[in-house]
Amino acid sequence: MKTESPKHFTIGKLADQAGVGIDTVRFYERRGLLPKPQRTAAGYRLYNEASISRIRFVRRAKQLGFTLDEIEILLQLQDKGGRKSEVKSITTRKLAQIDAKIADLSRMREVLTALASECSGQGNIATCPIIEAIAEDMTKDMTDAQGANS
Amino acid sequence: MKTESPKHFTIGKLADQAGVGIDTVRFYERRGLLPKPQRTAAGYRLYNEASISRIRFVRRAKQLGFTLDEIEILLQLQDKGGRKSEVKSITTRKLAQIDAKIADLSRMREVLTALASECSGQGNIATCPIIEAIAEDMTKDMTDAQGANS
DNA sequence: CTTGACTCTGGACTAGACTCCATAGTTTAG
DNA sequence: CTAAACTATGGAGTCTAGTCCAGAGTCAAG
Repeated sequence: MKTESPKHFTIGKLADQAGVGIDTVRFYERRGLLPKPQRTAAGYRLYNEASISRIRFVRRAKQLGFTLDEIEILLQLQDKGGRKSEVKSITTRKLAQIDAKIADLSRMREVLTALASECSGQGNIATCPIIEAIAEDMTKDMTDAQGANS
Repeated sequence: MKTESPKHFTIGKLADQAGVGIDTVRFYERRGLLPKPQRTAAGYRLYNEASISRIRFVRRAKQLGFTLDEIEILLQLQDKGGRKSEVKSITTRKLAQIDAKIADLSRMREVLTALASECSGQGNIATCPIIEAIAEDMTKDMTDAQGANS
């Protein structure tokens, strides 16, 4: 407690402290991620330290790949004391999604790496192995990677 | 050439052959990925084999992670004979993007894996290490993974 | 001739996570 | 006191890649 912070502050400070935009704060409130804050007589929203933590929670969960819907659930579990198992199952589900995405991307990576190394990068496009490969059917073992784009 | 295919056909057949929806074909046309086709007297679009190849090209390029914007460029290069180097540079750029995404996801994966293994999945949420970790600052070496969500 | 299948158009809608806008009221520094 | 900086609201716009719709015209089979 070196810096004496005021008990409450308006939306601009909160946004700064939490590292998001003002509109994002209001958006999170509408979304139900943030509780409706107190207001001044003039209608200005008033926040406290807990609000900062909450937004930071959202930020970090986002960095871990959770969607706002999932984060909302996580926050609700935290708020009204859910079971640990619920948190864990959300986490393992997310982990599986991430693994699937990595697998998709790795397949793309393999193909693109091969193509890039085949292509000299010089001369007319007519004989470009990359274009040819996409034009022909080279999707032998990537038969269905549409998950990568959904 | 076992099956004798007619020289041209309407949009439904094209969509079937190319493995996309009718609306997608029209959407690609609006987007400029497909040239404006001939029309019958009644205004029905008429396509040929080349149209099928073109849509399949789009599909495969998408599987490799290219956006429609990028695919449009690729097709233009092919149409008006660009240089191979342009194709190659698009490809290596895409490769770099994919690598970056994989790196992001791998970082998330690491953290989530650690958290999931720390969490017993039993008992009250108050002591859940996952929630705690997100609430606290555990983003030491994931300092800025916002690229993962953009 | 009628029915069903097909196609046409323009425009609206989806998801996800914001971001921006106009207009208006409030607070603060000088 | 005034001007700058801040905040309020509701609603619209952004991006990507489609998807769906209503209302109308067309085509082939029976």
